Amino acid sequence: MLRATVELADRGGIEVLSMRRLGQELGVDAMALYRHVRSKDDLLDGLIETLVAEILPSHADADWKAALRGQAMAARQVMLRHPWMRRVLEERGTTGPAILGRIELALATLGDGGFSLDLAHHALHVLGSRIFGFNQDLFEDSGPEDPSPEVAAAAARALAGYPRITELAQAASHEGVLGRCDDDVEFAFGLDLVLDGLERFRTR
Amino acid sequence: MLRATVELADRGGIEVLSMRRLGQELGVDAMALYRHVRSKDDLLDGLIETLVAEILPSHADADWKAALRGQAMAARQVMLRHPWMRRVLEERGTTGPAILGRIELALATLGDGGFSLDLAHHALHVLGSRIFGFNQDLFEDSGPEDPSPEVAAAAARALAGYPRITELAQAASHEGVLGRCDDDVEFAFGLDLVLDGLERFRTR
DNA sequence: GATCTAGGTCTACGTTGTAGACTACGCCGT
DNA sequence: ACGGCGTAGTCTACAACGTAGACCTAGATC
Repeated sequence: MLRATVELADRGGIEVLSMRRLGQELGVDAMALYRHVRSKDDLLDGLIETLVAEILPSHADADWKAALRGQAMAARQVMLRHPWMRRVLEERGTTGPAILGRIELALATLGDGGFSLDLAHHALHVLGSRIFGFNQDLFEDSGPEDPSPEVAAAAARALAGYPRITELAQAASHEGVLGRCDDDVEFAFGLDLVLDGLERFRTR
Repeated sequence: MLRATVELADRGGIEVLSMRRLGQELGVDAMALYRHVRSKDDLLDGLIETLVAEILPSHADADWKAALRGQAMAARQVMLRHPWMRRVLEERGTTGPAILGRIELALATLGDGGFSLDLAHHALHVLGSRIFGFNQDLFEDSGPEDPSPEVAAAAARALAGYPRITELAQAASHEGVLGRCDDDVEFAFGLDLVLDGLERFRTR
């Protein structure tokens, strides 16, 4: 059932995930689902648990920086596979055991890496913000194909009066032809910025 | 009407903001609202516009770092006043003129500060992630009063098996008695981390 | 064979956004 | 003064939502 739910949400987005449709997907009445799940919120919590479990832990022998970097990248991979995950996470909060486990692990990594509890606390928040903050929404590319002329014209009209944004959009679209407007580079840039900053704090 | 909508959402959260209830608030039938608004999404877009306009621009004579810091702090103030704003922003995207204006301004600030277009692009994403990433949700304090014994017991039970989180929660609640678990310090910490990192990139 | 239970179905309630028809009031040019 | 018209509001209705509650059904257990 959780698997089918994830698959449905991946196909149609979170907004088509209703109990009725999910039941239909499983060839079953909507109310039958409530034999396995207390409520829809309960189902969403289950979703989060399974998705967080998809985040592979990084190798234990790495130092704190590599370990955290690996965790962040892995988390990002999962959120790319399931773009609706962030919204569900935000709506449902962060109190499940899977998430608490990851937080505990991150705190342990930081503690073993020589961070004070206070600094680890700050680091946790900054890294969480990095992972869950939304980046890729602005000017999402809507696929690899060239936009139709009228769409491009509408975009250009919308950006009239914003010269710097226009410039940036053009540059990005040029890169896009080459390397698909690589968001991973973007993500890693900010992540390393944060990690380097934390390291400098640590050795102070 | 926008004012009443903001006030209703501030009072009851975004989930009680329905067209019927808003109409009731204004002493008017729900459908009357559609004379002023194309749809509820349109209304939400209007909300974003007014709230973004609440973000006061920082003084123009400051250098890039102070200017961006001020903008980020001002944005945070608004999001603290209207906690439901982030969710609406995420659901509705970032294509309104108010937001585009802020982005344009930030890009101009960065450009005048000597950043390349590429670096400014990265900086924009990192700062956006900082501002919109959620931090304060984890262990939200539920007010200044001490929690009732059974709530505290439930929290302690939920955190059994997570020693580092427990330690952190206790430390945070101690600070909480003193200074209310100051989230502003948290926010500023990450913000300065990012700004300092950007500065180092710039002078490279 | 009687009973219990896990799973599924059907109906119904209250809520949501909103389309569409209808109504009442103020401003317009003639 | 008067017919027409736009503007604002009401009422009804529809499809979709989460889910409570009653009912059914087949297999396991005593």
